Amino acid sequence: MRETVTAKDVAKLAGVSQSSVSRVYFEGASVSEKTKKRVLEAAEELGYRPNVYARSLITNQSNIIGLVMKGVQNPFYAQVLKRFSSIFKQHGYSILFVYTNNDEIQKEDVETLLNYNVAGVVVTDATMSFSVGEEFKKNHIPLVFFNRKLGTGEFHSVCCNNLSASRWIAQYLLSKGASELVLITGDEHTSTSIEREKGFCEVLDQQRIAYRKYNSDYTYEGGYQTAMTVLEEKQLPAAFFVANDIMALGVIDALRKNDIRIPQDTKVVGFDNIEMASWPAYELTTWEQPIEEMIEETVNYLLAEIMSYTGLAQIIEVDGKFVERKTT
Amino acid sequence: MRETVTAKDVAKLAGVSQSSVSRVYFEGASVSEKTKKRVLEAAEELGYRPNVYARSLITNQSNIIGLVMKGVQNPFYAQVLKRFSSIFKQHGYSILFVYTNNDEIQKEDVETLLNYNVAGVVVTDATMSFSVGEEFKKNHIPLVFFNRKLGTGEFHSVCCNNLSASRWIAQYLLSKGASELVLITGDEHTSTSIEREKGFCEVLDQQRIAYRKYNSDYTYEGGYQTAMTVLEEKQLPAAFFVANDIMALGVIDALRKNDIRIPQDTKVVGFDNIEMASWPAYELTTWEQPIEEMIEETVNYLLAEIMSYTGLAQIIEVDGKFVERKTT
DNA sequence: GAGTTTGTTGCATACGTATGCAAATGAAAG
DNA sequence: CTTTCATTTGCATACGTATGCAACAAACTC
Repeated sequence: MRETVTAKDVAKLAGVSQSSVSRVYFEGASVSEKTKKRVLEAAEELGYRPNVYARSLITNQSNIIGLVMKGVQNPFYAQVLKRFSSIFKQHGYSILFVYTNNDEIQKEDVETLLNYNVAGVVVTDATMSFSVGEEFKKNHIPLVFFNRKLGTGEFHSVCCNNLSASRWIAQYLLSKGASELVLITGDEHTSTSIEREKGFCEVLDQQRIAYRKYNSDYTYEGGYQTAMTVLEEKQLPAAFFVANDIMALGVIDALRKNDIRIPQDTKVVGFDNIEMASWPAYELTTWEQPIEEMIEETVNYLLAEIMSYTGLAQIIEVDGKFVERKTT
Repeated sequence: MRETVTAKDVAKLAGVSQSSVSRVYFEGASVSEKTKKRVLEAAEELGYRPNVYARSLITNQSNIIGLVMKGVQNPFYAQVLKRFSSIFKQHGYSILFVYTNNDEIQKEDVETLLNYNVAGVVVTDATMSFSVGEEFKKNHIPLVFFNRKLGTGEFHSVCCNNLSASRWIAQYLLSKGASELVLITGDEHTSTSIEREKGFCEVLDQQRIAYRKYNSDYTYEGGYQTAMTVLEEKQLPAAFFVANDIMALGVIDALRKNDIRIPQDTKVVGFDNIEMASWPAYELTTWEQPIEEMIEETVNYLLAEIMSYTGLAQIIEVDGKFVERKTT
């Protein structure tokens, strides 16, 4: 029942060889305009579509980009997913979506990516063991860590400049006269959380300013609970620096629950500038990650590496900018 | 450089034929325990992985599920994406993520799905022309419209029972003494919006209760703007029924911006019960879509159809339940 | 017009796996 | 030990495409 039209069928109808049909659909092959036209007409008539599997089998390539993601729930990554899908589609690539519920990408998921011989991989919001990264290198599959880092420069990475951003935020809060500060970090294994903490603390330590640090998990609930814990202890800090926006929203809600006024009684700064940060209910001051720019960098690198693999890795850091709203 | 270990290599090392190797990896083929063990050992040693493309070429099947989605930004669909990915992975399927920015799934996207000969398709948050649906039928590819309907029963569909839910909500608001009502709908072409409107209006018409209807677009900004428009007109309604939660949050923020107290001055009811509906900042009364149940239904149907195709379509409606919070 | 170059075409083969068929093996029965 | 039957194995081929090679045609060059 499943009618399957092959290049041979098209060839017969067009009165050419199967090779010629193949060449019509193969970028850069040499075919005359005349046969090309005849082939396309015949193909149209029969409803021919080249078989992806036969093609990939012989070329040992695919038009699939693997996208590894954990926190789809975080609006930041939802937007990332949307943009990547959109752009890669424009370039003729399809998206193999790999959801990983562990921080570290699992063997099973890696196998999937290798099985489909993906043209490239974007890992956002997850990490992987060093050896797994090497596996991709061995197979000449370009890989980008988006908004994450792994190791120290062995793998390509596109990030916001978390260090300078968090330093800036520290300075900003100090300039606002905030003396006692609270820092709420995200998943402690992620490079983003580590760096945002580092930059922030560096400045405070240098100026001998007191601060308390609480470890959370980059989720709304985490932010909410952590803020509650903070409030259970004696004194209300002058300001909170929260390692991402979604947690910051949780923090705000927890503070409000306790009738603490923002920004009068305390201040809150987030990180990411997700859409919700600008909602009237929150009006969160935050650091904007330049998503478009980061995605463009990522796509350009991948496409170049797919064209001709070098394996050269680089850590690219894009600045982003501070967005002041009503929580400070 | 790209070392490619084939079944032949494994066969040689294990001292068996390539066929035997193939049979070890093929579900339900007959191999003795002895050779199976030897093959697996050899495979392990060489790092063998069956070639997906060769396999699909010959079997004319794939282990890919196409997931078509538009509104990734809506937390409801983010959760749907996460759950589907997770469950299908458990069943050995990978996800081809197809993002469509048009309401109607484009030809290009359909081609992608057909090219990869997906085992099944889930369409959420998008619609497709009738003829495209037929195309999938022709190719015996099972298809489910998730939270959407197309036509009148020609295609399988898993939804919340929008009609009875919105009727229930209308009754509820009336019982709360709300006399003048406002209905804010979503994308007017979507079955969900149409049905939620229908059920709601039916009840009101029957009881000759006045209401105004505003058309919006299922986004936060849409809800916000629409509410602003409503407020520009003379009188504040006693309650809003908003066709989904994310819009309802926009409505709430717009009302608050105008210093309107909820639920004292007016009430708001949403639909979906996304996580944010329970956030302290909103505490939105809403109708809970039984996501888990809907997903389970969808997956079961697809797996069954993949096993043995019948093409039988059914419209499955799951009830869900009312969740009363503080906006009513 | 013979020779040279450029561009196009078909033939034949290869990619790595699944599978029908026949051969071979092993177990069970007599 | 022979016969029967069930199970396992290898051989050979097919899936639909890309591509090296040789053949061919056309267009120039001298």
